[in-house]
Amino acid sequence: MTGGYLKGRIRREDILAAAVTVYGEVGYHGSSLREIAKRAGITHAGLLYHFPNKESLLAAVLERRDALDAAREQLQARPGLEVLRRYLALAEHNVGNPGIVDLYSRLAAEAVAEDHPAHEYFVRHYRMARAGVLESFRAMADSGELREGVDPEVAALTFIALMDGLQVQWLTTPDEVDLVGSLEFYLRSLLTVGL
Amino acid sequence: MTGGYLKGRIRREDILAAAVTVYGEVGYHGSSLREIAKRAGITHAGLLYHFPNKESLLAAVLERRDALDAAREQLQARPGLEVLRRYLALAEHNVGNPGIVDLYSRLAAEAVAEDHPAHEYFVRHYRMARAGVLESFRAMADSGELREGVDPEVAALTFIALMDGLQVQWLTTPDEVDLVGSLEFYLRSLLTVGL
DNA sequence: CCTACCGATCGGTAGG
DNA sequence: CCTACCGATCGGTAGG
Repeated sequence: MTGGYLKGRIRREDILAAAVTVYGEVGYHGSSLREIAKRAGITHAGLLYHFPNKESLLAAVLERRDALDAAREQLQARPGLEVLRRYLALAEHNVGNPGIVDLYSRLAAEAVAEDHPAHEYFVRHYRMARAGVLESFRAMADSGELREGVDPEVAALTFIALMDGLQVQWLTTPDEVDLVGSLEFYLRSLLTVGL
Repeated sequence: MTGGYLKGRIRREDILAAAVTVYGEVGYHGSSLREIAKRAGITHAGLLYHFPNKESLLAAVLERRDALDAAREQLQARPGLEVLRRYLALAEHNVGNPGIVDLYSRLAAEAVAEDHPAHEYFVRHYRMARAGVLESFRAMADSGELREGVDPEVAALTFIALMDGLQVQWLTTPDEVDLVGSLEFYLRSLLTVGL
């Protein structure tokens, strides 16, 4: 028999995809292994064969999300305008994938609790996001692309916060929120150059 | 026997306060009537004597929050700078009451789902918040207090979104986020007048 | 407001 | 990867 490993990897992918959907719908705490397993076409005991417990499945989902984001948008570009452009591209991609936004918003709110299994992940996630954007704003300040009086530190924090806040409002009332346009508006108000 | 009604009202208050705490900690779906009841000093069946089911308790919590906010901050002031100042005061108040911020952030993320019992509440809540701030930005645009090129519509949406996004990040890493200062920074970037 | 109970569902394990 | 099971917990009701 060949392909045993391949089959295992495919099955794991099915489970992860189902978990992403369910987490987005009902959050991590609201999810059940039985529901996720059913959507992946196995029993919940079968799921536990691939992931030893509920938390390990969440960890795998978060790891995969980071890997996919990094590969697609390359948010680690050279600091500067290009990094901000890639965040806009990420927002644009998200508009076509509300499920991903759902997942992220729900988990971020849950993970505020210090004993939530994803808490440390989001602490790191926010720190890295702020640091990356901060570097870019600093570089742009040095080259005169940042409006006078704009503190790069605060600009970085508010940019990330605005993205998150817009996403929740967009999910709640999709027809009344222009996700990408609002971010562009904000960036233009900070910069001396166009996007 | 006198005071029976008073006692009932006090007991209801105890239950509502306990519910606010628990919703903030674990969200609505993650909460249990037994846990809320225990903190209020009764059994879960006793709780159901005051609130017929789980959803009615949530509805009462949301009603009370609106009533308290309206009474304290009077966010319905005459459109203009004063309204924005009261939002800053609300943010300041929230910094001293993380439990309230917890409750709001958790429920807002959960209620993105259309079948969540608080969904309609948040649709209304966002619409009203945006409309109130929009009116103020429009009034300020008429009197030259809004920077040129700033669309009042987008400014209103982004201001509310920024508040929400900052709250989640502040709850996650309290020492690394200046909630009030960041909002002031943003408002200053939109206005021609000081706060 | 409580005791006592209901059916349903949960995460996880045993054993194959 | 499944069947079968465990103890725990859930929202809600009956009956007082």
